[in-house]
Amino acid sequence: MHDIRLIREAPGVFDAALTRRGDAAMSQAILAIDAARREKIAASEAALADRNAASKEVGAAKARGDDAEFERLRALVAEKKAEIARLEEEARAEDARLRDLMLTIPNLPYDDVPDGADETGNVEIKRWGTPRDFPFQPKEHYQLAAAGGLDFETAAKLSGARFVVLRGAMARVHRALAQFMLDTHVTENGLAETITPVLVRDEAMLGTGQLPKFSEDSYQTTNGWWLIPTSEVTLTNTVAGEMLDAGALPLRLCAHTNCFRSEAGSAGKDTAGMLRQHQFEKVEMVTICAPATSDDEHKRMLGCAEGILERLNIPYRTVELCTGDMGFGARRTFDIEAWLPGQNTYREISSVSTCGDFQARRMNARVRDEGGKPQFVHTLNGSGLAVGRCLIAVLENGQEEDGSVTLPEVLAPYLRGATRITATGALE
RNA sequence: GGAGACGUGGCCGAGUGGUCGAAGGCGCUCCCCUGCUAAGGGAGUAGGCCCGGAAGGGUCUCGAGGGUUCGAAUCCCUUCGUCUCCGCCA
Repeated sequence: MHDIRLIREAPGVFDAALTRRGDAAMSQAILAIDAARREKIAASEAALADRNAASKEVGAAKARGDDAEFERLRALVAEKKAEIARLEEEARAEDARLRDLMLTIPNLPYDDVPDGADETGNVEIKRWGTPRDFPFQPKEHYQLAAAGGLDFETAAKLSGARFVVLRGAMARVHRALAQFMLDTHVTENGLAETITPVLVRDEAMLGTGQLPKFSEDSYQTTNGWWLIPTSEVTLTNTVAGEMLDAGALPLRLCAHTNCFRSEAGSAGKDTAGMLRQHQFEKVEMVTICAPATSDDEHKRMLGCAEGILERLNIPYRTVELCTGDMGFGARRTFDIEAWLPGQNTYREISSVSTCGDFQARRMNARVRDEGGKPQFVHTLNGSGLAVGRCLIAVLENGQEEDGSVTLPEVLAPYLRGATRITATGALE
């Protein structure tokens, strides 16, 4: 959510930033409601002030036994009542209108975010590792003999399309990856390990921006809970409504959870394999910090995510998303794309965003500055990493011509020393 | 699922119809005293919104919404949340 005062002060700047995202200018519509709202508030508060003053005199009149004056003022106050109720209702209605509109407006990109309409405008800022030179045609993950434990047919029987059952080595390596990521973040990157609910209330989804605009993207239980599409929702909302102690910041959290997404609108996209699922595991990082430190924290978080791929020895590139490709709540986003030789391309495996105070305003999460004044915190989130996609990357990059897979060394401790998956799907 | 209790400022916690945005304590800020690994004294200290250049003024907020009343943190209703006991249960 945006600070209405900034829009009032510089509507042109606001609109220009929205336009850079590919969104329509909004300031006129916003300011029209804002003007109406302020007018109604002024009117209703003036009426209230009148009533309050009269009410005070009523007591005084009664106290000194002036019955005539008492009755006159009483009548006056009673008379005002209906008018006040009407004015207050009008003010409330305008206020709600403004809020409802504001909740649907995306965050603004920072000035130096590259311009662009879609993903083709993203800017590669880093490339790490050298893709292997395969002496054979590399396959996609679901075509590998070693990946026989990826069972899409059974999953379809249980749940339908975009689900997978993992068996044997696939399940084991998947688990090892998640453990490796968590251990690295907790012991080397200093993030606080957290286990959160995956079912949340409306307010949580509203706080991070999934609601009210993107309800179609998530699932909801019959009693109203939402299944989180990412633990960004739970981790970030842990500070909702809080007045945080400046000394406690930055708060650097991570969690490994299942994530649930309807994938509405992505029909036909990435249908083969386990790249895009309705349910998947992700290790998420979230940082809550003072405004002044969010840029540094953003770089730090990006490094934490990149470090996972580096330790796994998976080539990747990092791109800065252009204005037109950024998510709803982000002011700047870096995507990390892992090299997938089977697809002969880089595919997103992590997205690391800083949201400025956008989510904090929605959540009302604050910290006191040096002057003792409350200010909204900054929030950041990033995948570190998507576990299923990481399994894909490990499989494709480690594949051998005979259908076996050579595993990253760092996983060995999590696999009782195993370093490869055989073509028959055994760990050894 | 059954029964009950509770929801007050950054935190704890008083407050059962007017003098309450709210005692007291903690924390924090400033000042004084003392001089030694501590303490004592004094002052200040909620947030949002509206008007205003500012100073300042107005208004709202004691979980939320509604009601009673001239007037509500205090009474009534609804609702959300938390906790306790019982039941069930991984």
